[in-house]
Amino acid sequence: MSDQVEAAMRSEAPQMRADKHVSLQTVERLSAYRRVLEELDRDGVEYIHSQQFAGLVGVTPAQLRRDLSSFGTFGNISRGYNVYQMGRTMSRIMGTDSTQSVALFGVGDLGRALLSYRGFEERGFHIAVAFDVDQDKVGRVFAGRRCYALEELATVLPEYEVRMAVLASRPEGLQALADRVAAAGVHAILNFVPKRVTPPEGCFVENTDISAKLEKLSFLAHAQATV
Amino acid sequence: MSDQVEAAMRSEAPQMRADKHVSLQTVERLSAYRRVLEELDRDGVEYIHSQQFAGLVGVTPAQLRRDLSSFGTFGNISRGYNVYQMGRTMSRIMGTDSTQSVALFGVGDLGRALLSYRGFEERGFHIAVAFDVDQDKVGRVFAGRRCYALEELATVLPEYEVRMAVLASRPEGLQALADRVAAAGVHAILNFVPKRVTPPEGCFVENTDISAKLEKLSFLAHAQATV
DNA sequence: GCCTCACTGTGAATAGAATCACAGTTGCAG
DNA sequence: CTGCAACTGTGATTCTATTCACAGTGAGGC
Repeated sequence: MSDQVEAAMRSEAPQMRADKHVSLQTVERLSAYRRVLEELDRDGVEYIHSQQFAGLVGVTPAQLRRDLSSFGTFGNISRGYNVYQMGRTMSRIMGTDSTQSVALFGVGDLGRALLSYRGFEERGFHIAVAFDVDQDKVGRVFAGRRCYALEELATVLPEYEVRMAVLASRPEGLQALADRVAAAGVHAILNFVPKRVTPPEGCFVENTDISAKLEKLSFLAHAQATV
Repeated sequence: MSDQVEAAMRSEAPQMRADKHVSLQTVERLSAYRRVLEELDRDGVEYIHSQQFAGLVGVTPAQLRRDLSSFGTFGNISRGYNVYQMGRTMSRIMGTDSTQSVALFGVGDLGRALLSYRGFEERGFHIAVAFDVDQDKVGRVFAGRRCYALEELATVLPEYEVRMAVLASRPEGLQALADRVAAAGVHAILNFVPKRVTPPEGCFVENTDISAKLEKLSFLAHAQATV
C-alpha cells in the first residue's frame, strides 16, 4: 500500500490553499472528519465518496464538500477522496501532524484525570508539564509529569516548548492566570473552569463547561416532557 | 433580604411561557446566564440591567434580551432584572431546581474524575450510580458510588430514579450502549467518548470531545501564525 | 399629577450557515 | 475513440441567528 500512497501523494497532491476565512463551525467539524478518515484507513479503505463519508461523520454530503472546499480541492472525481492522503492533509491543516506540548494548570481531580487521559496522545497532544498553586503538589510527579509552582512559569514553559495550555484550576483568579499564561508565550488556552475568560491579546480561548452540557440536556429532556 | 425576595416573587412573578421553539444556541447560553446570576446574588446584587448583565456574561445586550424573551418577560423596566427571581426561573426552565440523578457508564480515568468532580453537585446533578463492563470494577465503590455490571442496567436504573446518563466508556460498542441506556428509560445522554452516537429514539445526545477542542485551538493558533 | 428619562421587548434588517442544484469533469465500458 | 454515468466544487437560494433601532412603558423627580 505504501507505494500506492506515495504515488497518490505525488499525483494527487491536493491544492491546499490558505483561504481568506474559514468558519469556526467548519473547524469544529474538521476533527470529526479526521477521526473517521483514520478509522477508514485502519480498515484499509483507499477511496471514499462524499455521500458515504458524510454518512459516517453525520453531516450532509453538501456540507462536507463545502467544508473541504474552504481548504482547496481534494476530490478525485468519480473515485472520490483518497483516505490516507486526506487524513494527512487534515492533520497538517490542524497542525497536529507532529506532537505538540501542552501545559496543565491545576492538578485537582479533573487535572489528574486529564493527565492520565490517553486520548490526547492519540491526537498529537502531549501534556508535558503541570502547574499548581498548592505547595503540597509542587515538586511532586503526577502520571509522569512534574508539577511546578506558578512562579516558575516563565522559565519552565520555554524549556518544554509549550505553546498551548489547559486550565483546570479553581475559579478564583482565573482571568489573571490566563493573562499570565498568555504573557508567557501561550497562544491557545482550553478552559475547563466554569467561568468566562476574556481572551488575552493574541491568544485564543476555548471554553468547555461540562455542567453546562448537562444543563442543556436537562432542559431538552424537560421541554420534551412538557410538550 | 428574604422578605424583599418574597415580595419580589409575589409581585413580579415573570410571565413564563412555554414558547413554540427555542434555539439550541439560546439554551447553551442559559447556563452561563444562571451562573452569573448566582454570583450576583452571592454579591448581594438585587437588580441588574441588560447592559451590565450582558457584559458579565460576554454577550451583547440585544442578544441577552432576545434570549430571555423566548421564555417570557422578565424585566422590570427602569429597574432591570430581579437577580434572585430570574436565577430561580432559569433553574426552573432548565429543570435543575431540584437535584437530578445521573448514571455514569465507564469507570476509567475519565469516569473516576467525573465521579469526584464537585461541579456537578453545585449545579443540581448527582452521579448516583456507575456501570462498567470490567468485572474487576463491578461491585466496588468509587468515590461513594457503587459500580454495577451492565447487565443489571434495567433493574438498577429505576431504583436510583436515573433519567440522564454520562458515557465515558471505551469506543467499542458505544452505539449499542447508548441504545441500551435509552431503552432503559434514559432521555438524555452526555457522551465524552470521541465517537459519534446516533441519538436513539426519544433520547437527546450531546457530544463532548475534548481532544477536538484542542485540535480546534491548534488550527486557530497555526492559522494565525501563517497569516 | 405630570413630565422626563432610560430601559425593555420586539418588528425589521443584516449577517451568516446550511442546503440545493447543476455545470464541468473524469474514469470506464464498449 | 466516443459516449455514458456519476461525482465534485460552487453559484444561487433558503433558512437561521444576530444585531439594529425604536415604540411603549414605568419609576422617580418636581
